[in-house]
Amino acid sequence: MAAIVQAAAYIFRKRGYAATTTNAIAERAGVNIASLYQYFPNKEAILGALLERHAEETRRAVAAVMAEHRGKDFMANARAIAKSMQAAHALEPELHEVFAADAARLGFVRPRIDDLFAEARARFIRESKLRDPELALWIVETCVRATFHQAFVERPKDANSDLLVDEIVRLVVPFLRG
Amino acid sequence: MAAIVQAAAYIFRKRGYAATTTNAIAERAGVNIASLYQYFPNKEAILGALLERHAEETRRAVAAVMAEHRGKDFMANARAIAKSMQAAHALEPELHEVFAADAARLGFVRPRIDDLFAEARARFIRESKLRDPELALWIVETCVRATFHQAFVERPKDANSDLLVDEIVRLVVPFLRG
Amino acid sequence: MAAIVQAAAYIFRKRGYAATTTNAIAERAGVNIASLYQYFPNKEAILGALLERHAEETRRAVAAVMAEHRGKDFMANARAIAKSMQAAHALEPELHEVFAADAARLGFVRPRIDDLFAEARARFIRESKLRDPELALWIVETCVRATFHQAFVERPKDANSDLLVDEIVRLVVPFLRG
Amino acid sequence: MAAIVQAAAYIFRKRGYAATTTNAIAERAGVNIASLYQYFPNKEAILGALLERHAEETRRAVAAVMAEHRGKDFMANARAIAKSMQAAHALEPELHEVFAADAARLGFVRPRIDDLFAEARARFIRESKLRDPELALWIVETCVRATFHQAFVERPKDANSDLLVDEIVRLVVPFLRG
DNA sequence: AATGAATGAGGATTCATTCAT
DNA sequence: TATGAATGAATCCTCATTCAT
Repeated sequence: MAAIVQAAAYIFRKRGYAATTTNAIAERAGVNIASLYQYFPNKEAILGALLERHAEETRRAVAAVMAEHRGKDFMANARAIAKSMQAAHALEPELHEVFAADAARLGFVRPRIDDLFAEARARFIRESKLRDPELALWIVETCVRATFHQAFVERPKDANSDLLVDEIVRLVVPFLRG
Repeated sequence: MAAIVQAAAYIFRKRGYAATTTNAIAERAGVNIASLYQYFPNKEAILGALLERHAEETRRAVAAVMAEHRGKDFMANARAIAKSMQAAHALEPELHEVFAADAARLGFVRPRIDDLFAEARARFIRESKLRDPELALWIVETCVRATFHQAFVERPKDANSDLLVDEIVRLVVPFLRG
Repeated sequence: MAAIVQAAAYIFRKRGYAATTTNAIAERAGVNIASLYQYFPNKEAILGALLERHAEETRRAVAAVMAEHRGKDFMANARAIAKSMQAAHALEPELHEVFAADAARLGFVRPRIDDLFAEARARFIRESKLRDPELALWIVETCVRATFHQAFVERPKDANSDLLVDEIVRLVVPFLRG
Repeated sequence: MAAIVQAAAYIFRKRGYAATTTNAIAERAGVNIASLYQYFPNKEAILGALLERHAEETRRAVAAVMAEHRGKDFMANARAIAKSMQAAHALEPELHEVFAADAARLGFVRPRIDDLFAEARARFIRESKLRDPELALWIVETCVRATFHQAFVERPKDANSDLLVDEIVRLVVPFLRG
């Protein structure tokens, strides 16, 4: 039931996974607790479903942005990728905290969004003249993710701006070029 | 009691704040549960003390590195700062996850390590020619923190390396120069 | 619905009355839980029907054996009765455990199979020279029932044998003769 | 805590194992439910402890009777054994029903009281001229146990009488002699 | 100061049973 | 008549916290 997952998202976000009671989820979803257990075998499964839903939304958002903004030259693509990351993190950013800590502990693996860019990564690693291209790429990915994530949490005003995208590109492109 | 805080650090790290029982902390610390409650009014206070301890350690580590590496020119200082961040995150990196999610929810504020650099920040904002120097600085701080933090979690081999410091400097300095 | 009673017999036997869920019965019977409740007002009633079915089967089995084996002299009849008891306990012996404990607690009375022999009992009590003929008879009935019941549970090999019947007769007849 | 086991004995007897709630046990024992769980890891363990206690009591009762009544000749010993079985079943006879059904399902094994008589059994099987001495012995044991057990449940008046002991001996001894 | 034993409040989960269709 | 989806009341068990000594 989507209502249950929706309710769970809200309460996980507010109280954290462990402090969230299944009764609270059911109540907010407007269903009986026993009904909740008809759809989900346990609390963990609700988190799983939420994770899945979020991953799907994220994939969709990223794909949409890429489709619209993908360009011919390198710089155009860099901006497109940055924009897509921005879009990805715009979705329920507080949920990431739940995901990061508790989901990891429960053994859920973060679905790799950037698999979309697997080919580009491989080519970069092959062709780059940097000392350790793989490390450089990891740094870039980490920084982009963290920047957008934190921006949505700490600076909602800037988070959706084009300026932020520009700055990220300005940070990252020269670094990758070497 | 330092033993209690030490035990708490271990279990918080492994199980997360909410899933950690005060009895488990007491047992690992080798003290009676009632004794624990003589030193700490409740579970939250233990997290508070741990936070405090960690902040203190971090401050010390940063100060030590800065004292040793502070240089004359800008680049020397940039490296020193990066190295100090590396040192800061070397300390119990998994604890950051606890801190980030649960401590925030409980209203603990992240102690500003970078207050050490307040003056440098102010000067930069005053003198920089960038479009939005404050945003640029925020991006840099976010990226540096995230990079070292994630490195200690995901790439322990690289995390302590000079190469990582070099790369971070190479990422950030041109960006701030504009 | 016979299917429901059949399913109940299976699960009661395996899990015990209290640990059996009505949903499990319905599922095994291949009917919807709501349908089950159209035929039986509650779980207890299912046990009642099962009890009834079992009693009926037992009566039939006993009557059949008696019809076939009833003899002229006392010893022949004694063997016939023993054989009929053997036949009675051959039917789903594990169910007796359910019946013994839970059915009794729920107020179901064990249907008196031996009512078939009421007349014989009465005559014995009247004519016997024993000190307490009624007690002797009770002992005999208890022993015969227990022996066959336990035999089917603990010694399936012997349970259906003629040797067991012979031995029971050898145990009981001299005792009743005094 | 003996009080908990005592309370459990009472309620198991009255309601059966599955229908007994740990809260009810705790309440009757006059302790908090959490205290109960400090002494027993779960409901099953309470049954285990009760089983253990009962076995111990039974062993003591049997040993006492045997010590007092053991005689020189065969008949004297037969009576002593019968009396000891009577004593054994005098202890909380209703508990046997709980033990028989639920304890078995939970995997508890009935402690063999008659191990006390292992030597006598072995000798009998060796020396007896019967067709199947082991079966005969099993029948006798089954009958004696069942008779005393049922007597305490159905005929409390007779259960403790010497007459019952006499009758059992009269039933069993000729049978074993052949 | 230290401890073993409490305890109240809750939390995940299950189940017999009912309702709307 | 049959069914899928509800639901209220329990049930086992846990935990932060306190008391008596």
